Parts: sequence; C-alpha cells; structure tokens
Amino acid sequence: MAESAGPAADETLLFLTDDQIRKGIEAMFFAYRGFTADPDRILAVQGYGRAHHRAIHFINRSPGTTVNNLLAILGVTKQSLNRVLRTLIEDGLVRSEVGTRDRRERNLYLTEAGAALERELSTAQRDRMRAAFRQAGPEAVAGFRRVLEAMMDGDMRRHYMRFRESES
Amino acid sequence: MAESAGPAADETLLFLTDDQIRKGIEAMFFAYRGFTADPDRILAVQGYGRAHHRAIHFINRSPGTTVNNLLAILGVTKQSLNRVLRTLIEDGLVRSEVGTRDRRERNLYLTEAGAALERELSTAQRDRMRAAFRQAGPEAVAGFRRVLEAMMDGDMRRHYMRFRESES
DNA sequence: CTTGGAATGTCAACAAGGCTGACATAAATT
DNA sequence: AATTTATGTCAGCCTTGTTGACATTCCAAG
Repeated sequence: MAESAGPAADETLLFLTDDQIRKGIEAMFFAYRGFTADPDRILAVQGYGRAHHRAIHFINRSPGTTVNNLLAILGVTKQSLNRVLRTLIEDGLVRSEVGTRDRRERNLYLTEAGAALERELSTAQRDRMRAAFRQAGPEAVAGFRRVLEAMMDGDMRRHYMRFRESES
Repeated sequence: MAESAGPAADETLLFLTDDQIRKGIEAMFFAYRGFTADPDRILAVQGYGRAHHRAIHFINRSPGTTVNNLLAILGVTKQSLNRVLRTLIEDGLVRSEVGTRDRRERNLYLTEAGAALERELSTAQRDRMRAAFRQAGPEAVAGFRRVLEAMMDGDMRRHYMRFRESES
C-alpha cells in the first residue's frame, strides 16, 4: 500500500528492524516518565501517589462505578485498591454509596474536593499531552494512537474501547 | 493532507480537543501495561522486578557504564539503584569493575548469564512491539515516535537522543 | 605535600504500594 | 437453607522508591 516512489520491498520493512523496535521501546520508557511527571509532583504535596491518581481518574470518568469495576480496569487486588480508596474516602475526596440495584455494591463518586484535585491533575497532564500533540501534528497523533492500541493486552483494549466509545 | 473535502480551520484542530487528549492519556496508560506485561512475567519467575529489567537493559546498551551514568538515565536515587545492582552482581548477572581512569567509579558489564536474561527479556518485549508496529504500519510508527519524543522531559530527551544517535 | 572538599559508591532503615491468604458480613441467588 | 457474590479488613511479605550516615577516592587550594 502506498509505496509511491517505489522503495524496494526490503525498505518498506525497515521500520521493523530490531534497531527501530529498540528505539520504540526506549521512547516508550522515557516518554512515560514525562507522562507521569506533572501529576506525580502535585500528588506528592498531599502525600498521595500514582495509585490515588488512577483511582481518581477512573472514578471521575465513570461516576458511580463499583469497586469491582475499578478492580478490572486498574488490574490490582482489592486489598491494594481498598487501601487507596479508604484514604480517599477518609480525606473526603471520594464518596461511597451503597448500591440501589444491588446493595452489596458500592457506587463511587468524587466529592467536590475530589473533583477539584482531579481537575488539577488532569489539567497538568493534558497540558503536556496537548503540547506534544500540537508539536507532532494530527497525523502523528493518529499514528501514536494506532500503535498504542495495537500494543494493549486484550482485556485492557476492551476497557479502553469501552471508554472510547462512551463519550466520543 | 489527504482531507479531500476541505475541512474548515476548526476541524484541523480537532485532534487537540480535550476529548482527544483524554483518549491519548488513557491509551498511554493501558498501552504501558501491555508494554511491561511480558517482561514482568519473565522477571517474576526469578524474583526480579522492573527495576532489574531497566538496569539490565541500559547496562547492555552501554557496556562499561558507571553507576552515576545509570542514575542519570534511570532517574532514581543511588541507594535504590545500588540495591538492585547488588542482587544482580551477587547472582552473577552483572560484573562491576573498579574504574581505571578514576578508581571511585565502577564500570558495569553484563556477564554471559546476564546477557542471556537480557536477550530473553528484550525478545519478549520486542515481539510485542514488532507486532504492534506491523499492525499499525510505518507511518503510524513514525507518528508514534514523534509524539513520544515531544512528550519527554528535557533531560530524558537528552538521554534518549544520545542513545538514538549512538547505534543508529 | 597536606588537607579539605567534592564525587562516587555502600549500608541501614523507613514508606508506599504491589502481592497472597484468611476471614467477616451482607445481599442476592439457587 | 445453602451457596455464591461483592466488599471490606487484618496480617504479613516483596519490590522499589526515599533519607541519613559513612567510607573511599580524587583533586585543588593553600
């Protein structure tokens, strides 16, 4: 497809050489550091970590989500998530309501304070992502997303796609 | 390019909407899980973690590198790195030689066993990355790299570029 | 040449946040 | 009534981050 100027078949596969792949791996490593750097700084101030950020992000994304739902998305154990949720609830950032349909479930919501922190975190992270997107241009962004989606595990891709469709 | 029907100026910036950015953020989160999943499984068997992988990767990448060098690349404290290095040295995967020029320095090398583990880890990680690259195509890969490079912090980009040039 | 700092690396102790296992409770389901 | 499901909790472990204290080595200023 689209071999306009006619590079040999060899050349069209140059992007699959071990060296190119290694560059992709290292790019992923170094970029992820940048990706989390700004939120990490903000979280450190109130004594939180990345685990708190992840919980806050996905509760904001799906208000009323259940603990089980969150567990599947975050891929951690309930004990680990529970420790984080407990501190967030104690600190008044997250509200936990007994489920109406099924009273065993807990529906999770951000409080106003929680939403404020979420905004602060996501603004910082979005600003960096937006700058990178702008600098790289729309076609690069499309390629970025295509590669990342192909790199996900099946389960994670399912969660990602569910979100992708929901509020597109 | 290739927008045949001529979108308005507004539309050309659609990739910078908060919604698009958020998708990028979530793609990054879910993809990073896939990125580390295969090495994590291999490392868990011998009781190692991601920190060991990172050390092994960059020692393999620059044989004879010093502890200080590694610290700058990995962005952790020397105490944290030292713990990881100690276990790798004890287990015979890494060799530490007193520096010749400056005897305060330690030059680090992989042993044959260390190189074997490195190959196992990087093969697993490369296989997934290669599959993603092949599925997404060369143009997507170029965009992927451009966005990631724009997302790095200045220091990290410096390290990344140094590697990029070295063995291109 | 000596001495005081600076650079490099090591050891010890602590905290965050993963993990497993065991168990309790309440609600839903069979 | 018995079982399964959803959630919470306690205890204890591991990895990997942190700070503080310290040893060694080099280098430069006196």
